[in-house]
Amino acid sequence: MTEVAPDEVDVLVDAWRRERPDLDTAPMEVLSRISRLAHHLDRRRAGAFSAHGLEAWEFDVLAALRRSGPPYRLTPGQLVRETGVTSGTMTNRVDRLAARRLVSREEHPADGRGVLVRLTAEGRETVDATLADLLAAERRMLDGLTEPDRAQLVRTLRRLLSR
Amino acid sequence: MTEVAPDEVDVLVDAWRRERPDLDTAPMEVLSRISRLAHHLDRRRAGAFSAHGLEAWEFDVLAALRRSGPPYRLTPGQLVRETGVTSGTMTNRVDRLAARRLVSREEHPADGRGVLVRLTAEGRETVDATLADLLAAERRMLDGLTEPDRAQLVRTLRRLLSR
DNA sequence: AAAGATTGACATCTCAATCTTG
DNA sequence: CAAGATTGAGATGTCAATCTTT
Repeated sequence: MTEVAPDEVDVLVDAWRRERPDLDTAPMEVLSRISRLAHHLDRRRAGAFSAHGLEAWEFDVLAALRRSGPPYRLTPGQLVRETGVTSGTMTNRVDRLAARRLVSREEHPADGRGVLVRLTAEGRETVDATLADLLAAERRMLDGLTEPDRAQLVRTLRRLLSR
Repeated sequence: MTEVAPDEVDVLVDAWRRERPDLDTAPMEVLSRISRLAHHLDRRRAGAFSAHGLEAWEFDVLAALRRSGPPYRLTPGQLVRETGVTSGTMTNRVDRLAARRLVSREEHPADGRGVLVRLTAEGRETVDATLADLLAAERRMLDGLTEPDRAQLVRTLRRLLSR
């Protein structure tokens, strides 16, 4: 028999099976683990970011601008769609990032209602250095997986996400 | 060739590969999907809860009490450890749940510093009905997976979570 | 002094209302 | 009037300080 180390969700599921033996807890086995892994990831991410003086929300905005490519400019609306927060939140985030000189606001050349948010040189340097550390931290979270298992995991997660 | 539907993370990873071809984005393929699935799950959960007039944070507390078994009583400290929030947050949550008569506060019989939080009959009925709906909603999120794939996914997630 | 719970200050999010321009 | 951005109100979280009891 292969020994499998129980995790926190095994404890959770056992408790529910004891108290509610009528319910099928199979979905919990998958989705509680997804949820808890996401929280663990948030903490690891926060650790990687704090080494560069960034909060997670700051990284999210800077990263969206960085991966959009030169000239590293997006409207607040595009940033809202990239990051999944509301427009009020994004106005606030851009205010604070601009105060730190990591982004700047520019008038939209073609639309008087609009604004363009641009990554500054300092913002770009910060996000580039942070991303390298973030990926290194994430790699450490995954180093218990074999490559075939990792690839299979990606396929399964993609199927869940694309519905 | 099997066609695989691309998801939102494929778009994200492609952007990074274009802008930072020097970086190995493999960790992102797993962990960005975990993170986004967790957010999708949060929205589904909120939907299942709202049908019963509950917020997610309310369910988290009631569920911890319910699965602890009769007499459905835990200290605020135990609830903090079960739910992963801070003690200040838990004081607040218990206040609001008690105002809704879903839990009640009792003096701890053996420790004058302590308090016991008890699930009321109404709280128990609410959490029992909500849990059934939650599991049904979660089952729908997973119904694209074959049983062997689901079982393999659980094994892989458990390995990631137990380190 | 340590442990358990509470309180208050502060940060950040969402939602709805508002302002400006197309 | 629709779209884009901003503002303000309210909800909920964290953190650090405090109070009570062990």
